[in-house]
Amino acid sequence: MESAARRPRTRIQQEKRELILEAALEVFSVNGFRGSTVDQIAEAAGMSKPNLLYYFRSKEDIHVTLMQRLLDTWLAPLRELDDVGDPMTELRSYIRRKLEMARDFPRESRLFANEILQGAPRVMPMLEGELKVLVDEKVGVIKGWMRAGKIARTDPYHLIFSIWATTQHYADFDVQVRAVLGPDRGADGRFEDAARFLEQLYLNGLKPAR
Amino acid sequence: MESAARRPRTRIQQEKRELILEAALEVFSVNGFRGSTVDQIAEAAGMSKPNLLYYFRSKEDIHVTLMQRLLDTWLAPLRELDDVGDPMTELRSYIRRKLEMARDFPRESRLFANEILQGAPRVMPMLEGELKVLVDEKVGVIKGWMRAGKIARTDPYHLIFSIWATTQHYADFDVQVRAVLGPDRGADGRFEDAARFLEQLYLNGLKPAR
DNA sequence: CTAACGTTTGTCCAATCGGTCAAAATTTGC
DNA sequence: GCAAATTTTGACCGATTGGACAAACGTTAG
Repeated sequence: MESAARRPRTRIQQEKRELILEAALEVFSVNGFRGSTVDQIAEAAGMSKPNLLYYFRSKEDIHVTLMQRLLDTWLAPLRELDDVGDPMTELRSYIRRKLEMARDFPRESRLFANEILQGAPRVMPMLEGELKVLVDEKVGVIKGWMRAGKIARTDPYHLIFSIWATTQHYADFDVQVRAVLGPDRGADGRFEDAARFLEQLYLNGLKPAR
Repeated sequence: MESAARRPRTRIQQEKRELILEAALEVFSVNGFRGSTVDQIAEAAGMSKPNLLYYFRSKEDIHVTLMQRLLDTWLAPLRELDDVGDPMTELRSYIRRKLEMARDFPRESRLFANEILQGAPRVMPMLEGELKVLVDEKVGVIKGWMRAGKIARTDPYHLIFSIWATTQHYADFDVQVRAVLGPDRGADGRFEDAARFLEQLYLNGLKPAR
């Protein structure tokens, strides 16, 4: 049992670790790291605390594992931003994908937001490394589009930031959005309206001058 | 001493309560409510824990007081959005003011973000009440501008959400923004670039269709 | 000066925290 | 079916948590 944490051998270990990560996502995404307790996660996973700590060495171990998995899926939409496609179509697809992620994986978005809000103590290296490299690359693509006159000239970094902000807002600030809009319009309607608005804003906002 | 918390009488109580709120803002905005300890706040305020609890009945009492004050100043820019001014000028001013608040009061922004992320357990009534009323009113103003053909027709609620998201992003996700942009450009430069980008995005994006 | 009031502190408390450990229960390989 | 390996649990640990409290200390009005 010396390596239960590093490479799950049995079927049970595989399943239970997944169960724990799912429960931890639920708890961490609401309360943050310091605000969450191992007992809460264990209860959400339907097991005792010592049993949970048999599968993960520590609370931090769970969080680190969760964050590593998260970043990959989280950056996938940006990775797909393609040089060869039509710029406006590419950007619209990117915005739509990011908005769908905010709708379908709000807990992941909130977990990430919590981590960043607290100064990114556990993912700073990934931000300065992997993330920066990816953004720099895509900024190059966008600059190419601007030079070719396909979209308006503007700051590509802040363009990406604004897309992140506007889309993730619907996951991170969901309760505020719901409070302001009222209960009339359901979740589907909210995201439809958001998609329509953002599409209009960015397509008009980035239309090349001339 | 029965009413130390409700209405400060002495000069010392006035000052010490301010000192504590300032320290609590520092601590809460980084660690969230559950992640912060009374000891941390007391130390940041330069006093002992029992002394702090002489001025505020409980940890929650501090947080509630902080949130009440926060919402007023936080909504001030939206309150200033004026019906009679030129629409584009008004919107540009609003965006600029919100961005300045993200720059000058990042701790307040993060405190608010933390609260919303955790489901707004302590400010939900204010969101559904005060905030919703204000937004509904300003949505009316914006709709008027659209009917008059002054700005493009679009969803006013999501327009406001997007302005909130894009501006507060620079406070809440500051470490991520810094990590991606690198140390080359200082804080002033970042906000200058952001202001320029957002102005372009919204002025073009909301230009009335002709 | 001094009595009354406001302020500060040291000490203490029950509850909860993350985590350990040995023993019990269960599953698995043969 | 049985022994070995894996999984689960109850009891427990020291550290930290939010908060209580009385005693000590300062301040101020008469």
